Amino acid sequence: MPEGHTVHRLAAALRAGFGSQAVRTSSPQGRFSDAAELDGWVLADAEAVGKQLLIAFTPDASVAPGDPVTRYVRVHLGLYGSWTFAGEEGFAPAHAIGAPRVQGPEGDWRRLVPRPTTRLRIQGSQGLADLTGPTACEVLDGAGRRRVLDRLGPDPLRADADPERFVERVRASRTAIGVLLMNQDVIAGVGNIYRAEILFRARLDPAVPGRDLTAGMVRGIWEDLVPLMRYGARTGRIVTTQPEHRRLEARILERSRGTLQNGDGDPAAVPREESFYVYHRQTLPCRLCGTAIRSGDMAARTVFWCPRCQSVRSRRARWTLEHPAAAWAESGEHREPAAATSEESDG
DNA sequence: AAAGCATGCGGAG
DNA sequence: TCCGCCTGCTTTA
Repeated sequence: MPEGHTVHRLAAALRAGFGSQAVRTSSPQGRFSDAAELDGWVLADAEAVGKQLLIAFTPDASVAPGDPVTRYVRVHLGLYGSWTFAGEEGFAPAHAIGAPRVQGPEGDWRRLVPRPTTRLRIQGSQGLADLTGPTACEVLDGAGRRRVLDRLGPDPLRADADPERFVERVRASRTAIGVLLMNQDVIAGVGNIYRAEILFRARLDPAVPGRDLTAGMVRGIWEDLVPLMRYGARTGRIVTTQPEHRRLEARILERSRGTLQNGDGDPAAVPREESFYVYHRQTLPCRLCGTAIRSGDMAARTVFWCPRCQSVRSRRARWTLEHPAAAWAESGEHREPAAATSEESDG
């Protein structure tokens, strides 16, 4: 259940675990028979564009990635897809990326057993990565990769992103900003959590038409997303709350279930219960004003918002003040939790 | 055991 | 706008 930050994190994990190595590729499940085509090829690169993952393979190490013979495996995790890594000590910076993983009784992550549902397995010299449940897993050539890239809006996590494309698309549209943020043509990588949270942080009603926003407001959304998603990509967790808006006692909350988040072994990590302003907090009191958070359908997904903080009147009053992201970015919250390298689940 | 649910999206209507 | 699909964990019966 990844948003863009998870896919970027995953690309980094694949580069770290297999980069420049000849790897074995297979499809234990059998539903990705094209895997055989790349068996023994070199995993030359892995990149994320929004929620799309592109893994570049070359026939051997003498071929530079980008050469016409390069082939790309496009993976889209959809709602359920996930990658699980296993291997030697220190092999990959992540054990599982995607859907949440469960911790075993010994406290360690469940041993990776070959699951019959594994669509794609990549086996390197020090470990392997198993992909299950993706909505897309296919081999593309360079033109196919290009088509994927051209279809997507700018990605806040990519250095080559042009935020003005996002600004222009939003301001030219009478579609609600809450819908636009979920449209990957408009901005790539934002999913349901970031949508809800970024709109709260902007104090924006999800229903406000894009064209009603000033360029500065839309740019502000982008500029808030960049550090937020970078934090997510680095730690594997989405945290959007500023420290002063969390309940202190939450830091010592007992974990109720075996499902762990990235950094759950780190006492300094923000617990999930305190990570969001509005996402999945319907009927709970707003962290700022106490009004009950509301939920509703928008763009075929559930959107969450505070009817008071995110009213149009509130927006006008607040936006002229310092943007909330500024203080947050300065606060040191972006430091990587100490334990974030050892356990994962998703972001 | 069955149903429900999830950070997604494409295609049919 | 709705349906279907991919999977696995959680909740309900």
